Amino acid sequence: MRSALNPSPRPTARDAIIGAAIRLWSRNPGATFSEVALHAGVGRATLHRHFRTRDDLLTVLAEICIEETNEAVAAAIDQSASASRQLQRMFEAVIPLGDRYSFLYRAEIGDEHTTARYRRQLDRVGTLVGELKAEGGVAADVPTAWVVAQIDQLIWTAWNEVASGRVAAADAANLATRTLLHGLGKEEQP
Amino acid sequence: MRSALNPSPRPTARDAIIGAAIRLWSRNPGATFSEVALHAGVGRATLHRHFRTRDDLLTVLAEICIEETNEAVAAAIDQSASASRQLQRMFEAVIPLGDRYSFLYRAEIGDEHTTARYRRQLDRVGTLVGELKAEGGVAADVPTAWVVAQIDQLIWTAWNEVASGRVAAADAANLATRTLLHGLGKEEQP
DNA sequence: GAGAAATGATACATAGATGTCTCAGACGAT
DNA sequence: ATCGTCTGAGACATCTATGTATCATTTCTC
Repeated sequence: MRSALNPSPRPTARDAIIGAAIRLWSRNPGATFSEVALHAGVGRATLHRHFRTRDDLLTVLAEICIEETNEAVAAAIDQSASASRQLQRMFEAVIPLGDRYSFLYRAEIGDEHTTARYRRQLDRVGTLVGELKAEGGVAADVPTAWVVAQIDQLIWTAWNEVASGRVAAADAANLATRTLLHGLGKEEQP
Repeated sequence: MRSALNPSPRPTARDAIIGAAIRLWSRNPGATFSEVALHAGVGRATLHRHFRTRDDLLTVLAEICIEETNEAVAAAIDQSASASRQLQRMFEAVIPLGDRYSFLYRAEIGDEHTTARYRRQLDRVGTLVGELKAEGGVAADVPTAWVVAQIDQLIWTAWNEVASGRVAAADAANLATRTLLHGLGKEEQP
């Protein structure tokens, strides 16, 4: 029964679709709506009932990704810690999510609300970079935009290398932090 | 007249197509074949005469990109220079090309010959990384694959930031080298 | 068990891109 | 001027994904 307290009728189908879409599009971003339905074990009509268009589904996935990322970061970050420590923990929290959401990097999300949320996430990273600069972890003469772009790309690259087996998952966050703050040159690591 | 010495009959159409495709797909990677023809000032039929399928054109563009990149790097690199100097010059040579070929990062090239050439390019970067390690510019404990991935991404990110106006073109190569070798931390720059 | 809701299968309509083909005309070289 | 080549325009055939609608059946709730 559908009620105000339980607005989602049968979550299984919807969840199955979302799961299948993530798994499928991670491997093949061009996978068709029918394929998604097939892998979800659901008729194509049912898929359209839950997500009217392909863009709808994509947007929902992006929203989920943003929420999950926000939660992971919020849970990982300790406001009282140093900015560089927060950076490290952010990498630790976010890189494992690449497994599920990396395909969104390439996807084109039209929905304005969603892209705005994404921009806001980047803005928050910008704030962290500001703290890093204030703290001395990042040089003041480097454009903040550059640092933010690097962080974004490091997350993507890190996941990518982990996924292809070239870098151990456990090392990824450390490598990312090290790359950003100290570079890959030979020097004593703190 | 077509002869053995002058195998390309009327280069204008072909060149116009290539130019239009690069310009168009740089802004909109999903642009249609008809749009390419339109922007090239050429009938769609003519486009098909020069490049039978969409993939054909894409592959040719990728080949051109690889060749141009190779040439630019070859011209810029001085084998007798230090590896880190070569890295810097490679950045200087390649980042400006992003303007024209960045869309290929996202394109899916099916042609094996072309992807093999691309892999070979990355291998050459791997060799450079090896020299960097031997020279002490890059720490030996960092996976070479990670460094190569970083270099690849730095090129893309650098062009991206330049294109969006957030970073000055003149600074990009320096920033990239600095990011890779020394990180963005506050420390004396050599 | 009865009724409501959700589902699967299927058919249908459509839109868009792709690739092929033809034919008349423009252009270049000789 | 003429011949051969290249071109533009358009028609044509496909093909594929998408989105909609219908209906019998299943499944859940009460």
